[in-house]
Amino acid sequence: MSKGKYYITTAIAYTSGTPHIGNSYEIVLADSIARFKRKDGYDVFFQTGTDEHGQKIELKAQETGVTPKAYVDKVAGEIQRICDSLDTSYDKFIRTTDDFHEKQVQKIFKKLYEQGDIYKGAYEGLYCTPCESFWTESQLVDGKCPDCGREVKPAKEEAYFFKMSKYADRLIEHINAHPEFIQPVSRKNEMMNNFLLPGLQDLCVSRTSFKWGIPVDFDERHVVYVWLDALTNYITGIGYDADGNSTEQYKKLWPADLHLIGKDIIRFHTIYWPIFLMALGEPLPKQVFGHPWLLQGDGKMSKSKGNVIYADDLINFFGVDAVRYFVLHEMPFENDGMITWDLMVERLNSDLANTLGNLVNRTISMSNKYFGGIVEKPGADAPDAEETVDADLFAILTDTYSRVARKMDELRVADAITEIFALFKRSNKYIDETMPWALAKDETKKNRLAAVLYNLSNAIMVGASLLEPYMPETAKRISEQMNAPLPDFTVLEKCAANHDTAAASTLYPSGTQVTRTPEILFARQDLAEVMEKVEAMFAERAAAAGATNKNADDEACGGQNSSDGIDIEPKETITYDLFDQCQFQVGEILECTEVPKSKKLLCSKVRVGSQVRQILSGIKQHYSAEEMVGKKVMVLVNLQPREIAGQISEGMLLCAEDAEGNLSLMTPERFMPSGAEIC
RNA sequence: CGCGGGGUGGAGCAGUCUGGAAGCUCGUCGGGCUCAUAACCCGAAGGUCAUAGGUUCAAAUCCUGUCCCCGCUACCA
Repeated sequence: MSKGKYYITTAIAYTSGTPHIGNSYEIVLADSIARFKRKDGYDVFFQTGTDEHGQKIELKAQETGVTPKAYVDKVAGEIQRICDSLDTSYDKFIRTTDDFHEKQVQKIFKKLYEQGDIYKGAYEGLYCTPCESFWTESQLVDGKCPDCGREVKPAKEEAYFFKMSKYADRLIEHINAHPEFIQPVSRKNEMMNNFLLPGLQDLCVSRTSFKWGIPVDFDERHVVYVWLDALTNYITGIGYDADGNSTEQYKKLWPADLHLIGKDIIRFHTIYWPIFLMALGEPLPKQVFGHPWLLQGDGKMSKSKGNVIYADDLINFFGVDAVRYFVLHEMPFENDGMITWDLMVERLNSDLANTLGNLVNRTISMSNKYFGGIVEKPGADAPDAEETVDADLFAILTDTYSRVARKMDELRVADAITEIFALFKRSNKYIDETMPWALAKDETKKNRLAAVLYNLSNAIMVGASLLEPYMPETAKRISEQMNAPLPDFTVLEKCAANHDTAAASTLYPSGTQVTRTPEILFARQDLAEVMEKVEAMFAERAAAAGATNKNADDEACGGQNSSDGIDIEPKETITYDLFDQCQFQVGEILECTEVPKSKKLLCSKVRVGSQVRQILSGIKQHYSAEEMVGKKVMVLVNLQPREIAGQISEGMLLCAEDAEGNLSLMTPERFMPSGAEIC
């Protein structure tokens, strides 16, 4: 029996480049909600896709020497591949270059124009002629074009505008009447105070300065600009028709139950989109959730540093379910979450391997060991000595469903997962409390032992069933190893609603034979090993990026024109033997502190091979002590030790120096272990 | 005075709306156990809740000032 339809969408991804894990997070979040609702008895439709028009893409395509269409085909394919690799269960992947979408956007534009909501005006802004781009005051860098650094001047361009103010009052009313419309609620005030109450400006909805967009069919020089093109995907994707011939699917699904978007585009989804819908005479979506971001914690991401974390990398290292678990669990409801390799390994080991994997493994092993793999509920006459322990397990087992469901209703996915793991933790504790290995030594306790293992198997089944929306692959593997289908949510829901512990604690079919050869669900990983592999990967990537994209970072540091070489005073020619007397090795900075009372000196503890030595360097004005730590550097090791500023320095860190005295440490261009000889 | 969010034991977070003995996960240390993936269970150490003042019998929580960090500031997807 269906609980009704549930239409959920993600924002469509902009096809200007490959998304990193922070961008991919959203689809996983949406997928977990979609899967949960589906399993919970809703008729779910889940749409995602790509946004493929705009000047940026036109330029990117030009740079790569392909047509915009070829460019977006490639990137969209890549994005869809990533969605698939994350095991997401979307029902529709829409592209804004799809025929049906383009056609409807043209119709919508025309309809809004004809009814007077769109009018022709002029867009005024600051224009950079060489870049052919408009900029706003706030986008300028030192009053110059942020792209090329040249002067900009005020200019006008003919454009169509949408009359936002016309619907503002209605929208304010709607938002006030539906406090759940904007999630989290704290965002509501932001929208009200910043935009709605001060008065909305009209929105520019067409452009003539580039071509890669949906043409306005009654005014060929214009293309539909951005939001009217992008936002409407939510209705065109399910069969909206501006002429009133919308499909049955559309009539069933619209309005959407949830738009899941990043917090940066809340304004567009809670102001412009509802107003477009009002203008079209369509109902508004029920809820818009602006989720926080998943940020990379260890240092700034930069393509030229090659340290951007992609979904692909994480999946390669840890497997898809571990990645899903991590991003869902680590993401709080309102604040930004963080991802680092350390945290990832920690969660994998602690939650997935130790708590969950080990629980399943030890339970199955004991069933095999003590009962030849047959898990059977003992008869009613069996003595249940430790009833209180059982009752405690049964209680949590029975109502975990409702706890999870409640959190999901609030869209608190991370908390929902935590509830499930509370059940697994409780189960591990149950094993220690009941001590099956002790029961096994006493023939008279055989019934009790059977009961304990049966109860555990049951807890695992309930947990695995609840886990399925978040970690579908793992749930399936547990089901296979336990050799029984996972219970439906309808059953769990009924048990929880009636507090029927008896029913909830007998869901595992008695007499089932578990697998003889339990597979490890999640293998523990060693952080040091992972980091070594990661470093090697990044080093390789940085090298590759450096070859093609050398100046990206230098420019940011205000680096000078690199084509001017520097000449220095030549020294006398030396013999090879003399050179050979110098011993250079790769050193790793373990610690670094500032030398007190010194303007220039940093004191580093450097590991060279198995030794650690202290080296002082006059580089404080160029490197901070913290950023030194972890660097691999070039060390002259057989330099005579010397006392500097009261401290011993045993060697020298080598740097390059330019005409202005800027320094750069010499670091290996690829991964090299500490102690490697430089020759 | 543009708007908003944040600063809680070594790390990551909850708690703040609706004041009333500072909590969770990880890490560290000690103990227990041996079914299991050096795992599991128990216990302990560790925080002046950014800072200064105020309200109150009582403040992480309310009010005011200050210092840091981070978004947004309108057509950028």
